[in-house]
Amino acid sequence: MKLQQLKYIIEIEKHHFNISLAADALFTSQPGVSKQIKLLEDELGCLLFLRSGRKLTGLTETGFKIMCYAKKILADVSNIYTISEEYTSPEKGQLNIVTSHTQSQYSLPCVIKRFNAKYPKISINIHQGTPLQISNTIRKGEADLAIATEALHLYKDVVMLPCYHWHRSIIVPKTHTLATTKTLTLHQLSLYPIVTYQFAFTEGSPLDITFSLSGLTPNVVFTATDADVIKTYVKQGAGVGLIASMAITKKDADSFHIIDVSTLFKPSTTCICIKKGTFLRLYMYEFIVLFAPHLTRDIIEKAMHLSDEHSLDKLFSCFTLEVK
Amino acid sequence: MKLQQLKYIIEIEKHHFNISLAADALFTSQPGVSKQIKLLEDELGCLLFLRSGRKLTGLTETGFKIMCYAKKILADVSNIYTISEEYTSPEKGQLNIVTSHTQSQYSLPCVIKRFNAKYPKISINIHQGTPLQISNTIRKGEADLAIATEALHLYKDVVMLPCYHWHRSIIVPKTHTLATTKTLTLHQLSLYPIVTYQFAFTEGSPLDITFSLSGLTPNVVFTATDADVIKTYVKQGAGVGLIASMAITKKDADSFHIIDVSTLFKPSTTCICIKKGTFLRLYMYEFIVLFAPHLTRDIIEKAMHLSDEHSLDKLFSCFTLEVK
DNA sequence: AGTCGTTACGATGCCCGTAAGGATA
DNA sequence: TATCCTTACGGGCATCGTAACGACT
Repeated sequence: MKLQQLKYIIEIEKHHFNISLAADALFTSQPGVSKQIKLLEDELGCLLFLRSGRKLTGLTETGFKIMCYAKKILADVSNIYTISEEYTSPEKGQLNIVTSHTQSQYSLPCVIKRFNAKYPKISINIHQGTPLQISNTIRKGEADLAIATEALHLYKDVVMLPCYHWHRSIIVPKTHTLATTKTLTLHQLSLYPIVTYQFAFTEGSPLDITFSLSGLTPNVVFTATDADVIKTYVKQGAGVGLIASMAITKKDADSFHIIDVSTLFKPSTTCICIKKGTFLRLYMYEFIVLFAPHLTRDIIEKAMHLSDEHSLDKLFSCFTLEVK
Repeated sequence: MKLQQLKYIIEIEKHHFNISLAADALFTSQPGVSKQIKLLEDELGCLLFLRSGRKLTGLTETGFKIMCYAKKILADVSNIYTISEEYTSPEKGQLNIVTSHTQSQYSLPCVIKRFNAKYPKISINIHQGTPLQISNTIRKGEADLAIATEALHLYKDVVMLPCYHWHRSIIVPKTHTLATTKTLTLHQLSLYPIVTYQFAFTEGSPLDITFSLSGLTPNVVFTATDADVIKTYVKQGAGVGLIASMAITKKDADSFHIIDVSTLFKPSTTCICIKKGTFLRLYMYEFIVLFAPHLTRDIIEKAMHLSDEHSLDKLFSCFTLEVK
């Protein structure tokens, strides 16, 4: 067995079992890839791929299990390279973050500024994505850390480190009928068309639960991944905007009437998510502690070794998180 | 990086940084090994081994971290081979068990008989060892499972699956002054020389704690790993024997006076220990369930994914273990 | 006919083992 | 002087890429 063969089978799976595409992605010839997977199958004495005729169509049961370990192995190989980079050039490196628009626009900039001052040679890449994209990216090891609010609890191979709580606000144009209101009930809110984030009202989400517990149905007319887009539509009179309070700038106070609804909805918690078993470089720990001061290296390392939510909750029970 | 290079560095560490010995163990030439580790160090751009002159003397800090991942990688490689064997020849294979003398002599034989009837083609290897040897063997992945009573709680990379509780008995020659006694106090026991298992009274052990809580000091004159040896010495009048009740055969009732001391000492728990992340073959699950009927595949898989003792305790809280 | 995978073949390059050299105790 | 690691060199083998072939859509 060779590491290269494991790389090959992973790439083949990634390209939906098209060997030619996989070979291209691996910058090698297609017959070479074919031959190597054949050699691997011969050595192991079993087929890894299902075939119809000559084409590969999927993984066998054995192939699936082996693929899981192959991914683990390559992740660890990549960890070894990371360790050596940490040693050879501690100041250089990359920091790949995948997160939502709100984070990258409103909460990350000042952290990145401070981080950049300390580590000017680290190149920072920020990828934006939907919750689903975020979770996939982090699970594939394509980003070092994710900053997300929900939806990653499900996976055992990802740790969630709670960073801070945040509340929501309603924004309406200054000319809106609600423009004089200071407080709002859930019932009142349900009477207006709502413009908010994508996925904010997916089944089982905190907002969805709050509404259904009171027997009300929100009237969501438009969703975006982007608070700025929501603001634009609200300005045009598309509906009342329901966004994170931290996405409201000083300038927005001129354009909108803002109603704090932190009493209506439970606060959400923003978390840093890391794939378990990943070797983190010193500067990554530094970045995290800049983002959330209570997440010291010690705490992070402890959290990464825990398995269930219960132990995590216990670990973080002694912290009072900042509210934004 | 190649898998072979990782094998080489692991073997070098295993042989106390003697490249020549490592090369012998790997059935290859010494210069070949030298060259490969040099290539690896060049590729990673950092030294893995400390050197004094030309000799290797130890691991660098980086080397140590990399070694950890190298071991993980090779363990997963070996898991892949195991998976393919499971597919190609489900009934063939090996079952390597490392355990204490008491288990292998008194509790395993009947399980192995039943197992062998079901899987005649699996060759079973039983290694005996001291608690320390047992834990090392399982952590190095040199055995599939360990059956042990204590001392493996410490390691995060090993799961402990509780199997049954067991009690202790005192044995004395029929001519002994205690030969007419049916019950015994801790104080009485402390007045006699004791012959028992090695490590039974190491600091922090259940027996040690029981004695020190009552302010008494046991007088241990002789220890063995082996209940049979203990019996021999007790027969010769060396002292009173303190052994597991399950190590007492019908025949022993003729030679010894037996006093049950289950009221004096808390019962101990025998556990099956498995290295986390190991792929277990079907027959291994079968063996375990024969040994402890409550340890079904489902339960074992759950336990192997848990990290802390607390969650494990919770998982097993619904079972009432057999007492032997 | 076009896409995709297999087989065949020649060249490159890597790895291994032997042999010789140097350092250290 | 014995042990142990490094360097040097030649042979063998695995891998790679090109090219031609076969199967399926």
